[in-house]
Amino acid sequence: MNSKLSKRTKLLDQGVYLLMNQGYHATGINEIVNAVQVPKGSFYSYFGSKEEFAAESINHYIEPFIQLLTRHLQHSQADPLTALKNYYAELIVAVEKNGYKGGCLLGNLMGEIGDTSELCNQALKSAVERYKALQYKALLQAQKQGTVRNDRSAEIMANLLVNNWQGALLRMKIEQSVQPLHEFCDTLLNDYFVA
Amino acid sequence: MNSKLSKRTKLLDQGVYLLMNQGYHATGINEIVNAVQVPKGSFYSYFGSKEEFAAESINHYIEPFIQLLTRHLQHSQADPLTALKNYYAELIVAVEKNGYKGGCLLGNLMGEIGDTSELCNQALKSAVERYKALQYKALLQAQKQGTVRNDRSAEIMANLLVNNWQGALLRMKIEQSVQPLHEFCDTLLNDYFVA
DNA sequence: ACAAAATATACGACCGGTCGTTTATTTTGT
DNA sequence: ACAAAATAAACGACCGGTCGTATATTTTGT
Repeated sequence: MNSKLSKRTKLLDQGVYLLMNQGYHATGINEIVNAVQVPKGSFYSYFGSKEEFAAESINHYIEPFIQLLTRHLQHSQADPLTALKNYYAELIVAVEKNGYKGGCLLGNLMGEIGDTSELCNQALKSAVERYKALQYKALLQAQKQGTVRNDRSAEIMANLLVNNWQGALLRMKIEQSVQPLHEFCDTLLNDYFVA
Repeated sequence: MNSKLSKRTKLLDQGVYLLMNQGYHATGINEIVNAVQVPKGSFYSYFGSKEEFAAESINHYIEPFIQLLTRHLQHSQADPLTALKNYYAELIVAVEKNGYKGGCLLGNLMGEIGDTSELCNQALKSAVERYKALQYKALLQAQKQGTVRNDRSAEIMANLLVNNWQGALLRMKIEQSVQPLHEFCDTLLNDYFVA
């Protein structure tokens, strides 16, 4: 039966949702297991601790984003820069539907426990690195195509993308507006990066 | 006697320190009052609640930064752009001494409780706005002097500064390195902004 | 001026509740 | 019947916040 594995996945899904919207310390195991109708005792058969669970949630969270971005980059007939624009446009629409809630699990947990939980620190570093590497490759490819400027390294621009997006999400969160996210696109993807 | 007021200030000092390094939900009232040798009961004569205390801590936190930046902008004989560079260079040195710990209280609390605590949301918005306005004015002035490019609005560049700095601090936190902060200076202040 | 009464402040034990985790029991599969 | 997995109950610790009391200060009466 897949109910065991699916319960594990449900826990992670709910964990991602709650951890993103409430943070690590404000989210209790009870809240998670109650939401997905799993006995509290079972939680500790799936995960060794709350900290391990959070680290796994981080990986569980980033996967869909990596796949979505990969899809945009591969299955699109557009150049990589346009693919990046489309990807971020899709993200903004999604976040807008969500009522500007939560932001990014990676950013939130980086700020809250990024330097206090070794396990989560590792998971965060790995997730950010994978996510960044994907955008780095896209920028590098776009540079070769001539759609992105060549006089700045793709590495630096990838960092700009990642860091600015995180900052823009924080601004969105307190201002309850997607305006910072649109400005992010206009300033970087539609201006600074263009060849 | 100023012992009453100084105790209040000590509580806020300690609050800033603990809230920045551990976050809101991981920091208890007991931890704060024990650290500054103030009875727990007294805490609630100074502050109405933990939430109010955090909101006051936010204002208490940002003030020195605003004053330091103002000093750099006013008492410096350098142009505003150079003043900004000097200011951020000083910040980086300070953060390096601290062992990359904590990051920025504003950024951390924006991520953790920026959309769940109304009181803190207000305090965060106000603090960020004041801080941003200062840099906006500096950029505007630098534009008039011709040291900063005129074909991009100072508003957008100020947002870039604020947002990118927050993102860079998150990266610093998980990578335990000031490299993202230096890259921030090189990319924006020493490149994108220059006329 | 001074003792007594009234008021304000300081304080820590304590509240109900929740935390993350462990353990003992029940249920399940064979 | 029995080992293994699932689960409910219980654990001590700690949470934010309160409240009765002890101490200090001020006001009053003479």
